[in-house]
Amino acid sequence: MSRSPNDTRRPLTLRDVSEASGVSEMTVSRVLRNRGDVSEATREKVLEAARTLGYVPNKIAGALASQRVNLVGVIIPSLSNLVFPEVLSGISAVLEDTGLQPVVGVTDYSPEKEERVLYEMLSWRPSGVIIAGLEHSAGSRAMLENAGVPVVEIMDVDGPGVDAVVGISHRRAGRQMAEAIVAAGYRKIGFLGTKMPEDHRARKRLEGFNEGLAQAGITLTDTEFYSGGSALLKGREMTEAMLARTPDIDFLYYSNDMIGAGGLIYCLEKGLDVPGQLGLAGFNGVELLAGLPRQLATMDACRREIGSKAAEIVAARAANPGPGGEIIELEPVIQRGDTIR
Amino acid sequence: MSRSPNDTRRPLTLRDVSEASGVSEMTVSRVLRNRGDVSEATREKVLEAARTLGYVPNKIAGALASQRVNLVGVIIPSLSNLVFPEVLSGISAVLEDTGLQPVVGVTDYSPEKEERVLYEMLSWRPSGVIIAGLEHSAGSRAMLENAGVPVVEIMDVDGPGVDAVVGISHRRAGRQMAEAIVAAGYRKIGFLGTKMPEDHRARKRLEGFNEGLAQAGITLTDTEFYSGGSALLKGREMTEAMLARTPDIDFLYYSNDMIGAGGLIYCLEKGLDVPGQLGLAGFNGVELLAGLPRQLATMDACRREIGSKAAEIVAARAANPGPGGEIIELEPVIQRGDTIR
DNA sequence: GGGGTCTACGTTATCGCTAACAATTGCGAC
DNA sequence: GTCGCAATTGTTAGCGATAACGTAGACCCC
Repeated sequence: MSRSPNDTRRPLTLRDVSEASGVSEMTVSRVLRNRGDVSEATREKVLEAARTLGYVPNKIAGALASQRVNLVGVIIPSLSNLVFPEVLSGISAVLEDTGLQPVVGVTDYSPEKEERVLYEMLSWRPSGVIIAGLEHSAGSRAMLENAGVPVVEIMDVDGPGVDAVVGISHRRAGRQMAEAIVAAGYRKIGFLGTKMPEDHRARKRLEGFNEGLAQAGITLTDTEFYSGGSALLKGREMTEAMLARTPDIDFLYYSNDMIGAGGLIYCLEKGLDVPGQLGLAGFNGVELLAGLPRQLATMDACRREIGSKAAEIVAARAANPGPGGEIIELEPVIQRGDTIR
Repeated sequence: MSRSPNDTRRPLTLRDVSEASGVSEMTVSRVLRNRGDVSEATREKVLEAARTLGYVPNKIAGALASQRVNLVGVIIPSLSNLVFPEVLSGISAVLEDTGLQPVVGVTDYSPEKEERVLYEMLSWRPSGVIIAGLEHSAGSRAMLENAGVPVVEIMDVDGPGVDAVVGISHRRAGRQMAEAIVAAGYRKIGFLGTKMPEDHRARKRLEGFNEGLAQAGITLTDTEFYSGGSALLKGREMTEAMLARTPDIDFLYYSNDMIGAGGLIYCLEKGLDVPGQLGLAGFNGVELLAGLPRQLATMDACRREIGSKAAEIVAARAANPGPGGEIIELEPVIQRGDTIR
């Protein structure tokens, strides 16, 4: 493992292994990649030599020579949102046994940063790119189109994609929630969300929600936005603020479960009648929140499934290039929980 | 941006840009890397050509030629733990303006997977490795020792490291919490944690906790372990179980804030007297939980700072190689919150 | 024994870029 | 004019691996 003899700290190469085992570099390469015909005897010999030297192949050289890179770029807005690690785990699980490896880039919801991250990723010539959202800067879009590798845009299907698309319709999700709320008899409805112009999915949900309400002749009674800080705390604060400002409100729709949970905790603490007097709903179906005294109504966003489907597309096309352009729309399901009557 | 003329879908190379702009490949390379003297005129010409072609440099070739890779491998046990994304964000923030880029690998707390991930990372010849924990398989340790790049082991300082180490003493953190609890007059103390033999930091905290209790002549009254599932829910269930089994218990020490929060919510719901009859404490200081009706006592694990310090070490040594072996122990602080009397 | 067919391994020529050095140019000084 | 020097641009030779093809035996057959 270590390398006591002649340790000049020169990085090990295939040649070192080849000399140590008395065969050509090519044969070593073949052994290390399990490719081509090698006799069992030399195979052993080579592996032994590689192991005692502690040789680690140089993928940079390998990738350049073979014009193949086993990396898949995954570009997401954030890691602290909880949603994205889940998508990632779906991706990893599928790629695990394909020889491909995800490499994550984070954009912080900034189109400029997305463009930089994408450029950086593409400069490693990955086998595919999985990127969150359909909205990209002109530069990013051009890069994706010209990348010459499978591109899967995930999370959202409301709009045209560059290549393949896997996600849910956030617009429809918003509409359905609105319909459920109206059907339950709530009429004075407030919306609480993030102040993030670049979170297009949240925006589309709100648009859909408004459409849904409009069909019943209802418009939002009140809205409240936040940015930054602990989501749970913000949810509590915004809820307090809205209830103070608009006491006769009877439903609060939160743009995500985390602020919804903050609101729920606040309402329970104040002894409000949930869901009788006041209904609540969030979005995402984060498993984390099982364990609250009451289950928040929410809508599963199919996060893991989005990840795995996207990874499957990339893996399939890395194996044998096809036409591409797949569009997969998943169906989120309302989980009514205990906060809609 | 796009490439209408002669679009044979052959990947673009430096040569294409060089031909398009009428200079040598070397000059193009210089322009694209902002290196060496290039006249303003040619610089413009080259950039223009690169832009219209939509050229993206091939870092694989570049890295091979220059023997330099701007990647830093970051190996962590999990992304869903919330702690690790925070560490990551500390790392990213620092690397942001060094030209280095983090690449994340996840081990799921498995030493075998850690070894595979590490091997994979090292095969890309990164400029440095940041890896969680001090406990590694023999193979992993050997690879780290022979990697020939800066290695920073993070999170934990209780034990010998391969090279640099940045973290806190979990043993000491456990002891301090025990002392605080004893000082507050609690005597019948229970521990609730994860059943993860490979989570060495949790193990060390418990050991330290026991030491701290032992100094006051106390031993744990009851313990409860879980694995898998929603942490909040598990915290609630474990708390319920322990209170049923050992009704006279007066303090619950949780191995992380998430299950602690679950326990806290349960206790509040049951109307227990917290912190009078029953004290609670967790570990980590996750900001996420601000917003609970009462603040759980906890201990900040300096996650962001660990990340940024580690990144600084790597960046510094990537810039000019030094001896290495730095050991940085950070000081976690008890946040008493509202659940210790 | 010449010719076919395997099997196991070696040779050669890239892959796309950059380090190091070489060459050219322009320009003022002498 | 030509010498010297700085500023700019070009040439050559790898980086460490792999693809594609080449070759030496072994073995078999007629």
